[in-house]
Amino acid sequence: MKTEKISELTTNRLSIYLRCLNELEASGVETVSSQAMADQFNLNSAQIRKDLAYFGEFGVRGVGYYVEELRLHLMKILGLTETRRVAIIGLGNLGMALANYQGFNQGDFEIVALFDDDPAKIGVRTRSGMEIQGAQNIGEIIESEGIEIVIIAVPATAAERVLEQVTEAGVRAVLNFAPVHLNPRPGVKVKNVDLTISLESLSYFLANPSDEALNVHYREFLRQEASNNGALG
Amino acid sequence: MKTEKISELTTNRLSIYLRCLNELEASGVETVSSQAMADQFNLNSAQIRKDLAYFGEFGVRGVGYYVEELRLHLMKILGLTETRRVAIIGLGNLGMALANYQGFNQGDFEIVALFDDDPAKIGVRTRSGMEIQGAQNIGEIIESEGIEIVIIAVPATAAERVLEQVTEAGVRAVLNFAPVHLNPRPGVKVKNVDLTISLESLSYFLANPSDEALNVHYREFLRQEASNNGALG
DNA sequence: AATTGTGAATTCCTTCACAGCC
DNA sequence: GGCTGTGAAGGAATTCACAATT
Repeated sequence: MKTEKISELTTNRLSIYLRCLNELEASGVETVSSQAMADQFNLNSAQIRKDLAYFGEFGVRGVGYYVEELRLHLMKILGLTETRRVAIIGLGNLGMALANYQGFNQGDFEIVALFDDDPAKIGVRTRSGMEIQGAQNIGEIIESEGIEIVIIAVPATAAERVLEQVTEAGVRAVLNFAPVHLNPRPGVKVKNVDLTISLESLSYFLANPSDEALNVHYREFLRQEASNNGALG
Repeated sequence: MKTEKISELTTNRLSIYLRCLNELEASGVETVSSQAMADQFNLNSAQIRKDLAYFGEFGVRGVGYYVEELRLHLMKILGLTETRRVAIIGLGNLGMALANYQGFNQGDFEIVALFDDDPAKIGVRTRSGMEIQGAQNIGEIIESEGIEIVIIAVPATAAERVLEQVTEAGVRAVLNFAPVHLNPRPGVKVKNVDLTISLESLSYFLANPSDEALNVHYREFLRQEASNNGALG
């Protein structure tokens, strides 16, 4: 167990390990070695061991890791022991889709509020019956609903203002879909999902077939996950 | 101009530079130095210069870069001189949203076909009037429509099979929203958008406030973009 | 015998700093 | 004088390889 600063590349991989362990547990596997996991899921065994070792000594030499136990450790480390309450701001196509997205609404994240400043949208309900509220109440509802994560799905020009507003209300974690860089205050984490960059990256690949950027494994994947925070947009 | 292999971190940054240049051009700026761009958009000037230098000598010493000219160079490098034709497979909430998403339908990427294997969805039209087609025709329509990029928005369990199918039809670039790792054949590029990892990363941050993972700049952001390819899921 | 946890080696990426050019 | 392009330095992440442990 170290005290070093832990890279976001490492914590992103924890999510992947958790997903692997969920699969293994569903298959009835009780223990797994880092090598077996690496083989099955295209990972590097030393990296798995090193990543886990930042947080404790979870393995047993000669045996491997107990699947159920490690799974619970990872849930704990990732803060997934209680459901996180989420709000979506901006109910255009993307925001609406996210509001209905099953991946969110079953499990560790629960969408509990929807906001938009378009009067035509206020009062509209999603398929699941949740009502879109006006933007003027964001602050108080975030506090009263105990919202910890905000998803920004507004146009690029409005994103910075929305970040300001939710930061003011005490939100410290933001998932930003607007294709723009946001400068969060210290202590606030913004994670970006930038579809433009993803698509242009594919376009680059098509335009430059000689760059055999194929079969990239976790490295490349997680780098992008990690950089979806950072900076500009 | 080098012949080195170019990292995906570099090409992802090209997208960001392009976005900056679009803004600068819209503001009427005609030339810009790497330092000025770095200051304005939270970048590192040496990195901008180095990234650009992989592709040519676009700058003028003592002056900087001509905004319009560099913009065109980047469009060319990123393969954005012609509209890329895109299909979406899987018209659940997410797929439907992407089908209606304005960011795609104006500009460099055009959605030209929608597929789903749910009989209840076949024949349904999006807001813009595009009709969802059955999955059995994917191969021939991909070829006849000249589709170069496929967006996978099916459940995790179906994603690998869909990848196989579109690869067979000649598609070499895939944007995968299913939370699962896909193993593309050599020469095929898969870019992942994994909302689970993004959200769990925010949850980790909330659970571990001491890790001041704040104010990460391009490094972190682009790593995640880069890693959205790689491996498992 | 098998597998972890980890220092050392390696590879990859970023930043510095300056020669070269406009 | 100002700025690019780039070699060299520095820093970070990954992988190797093995001592420690069950």
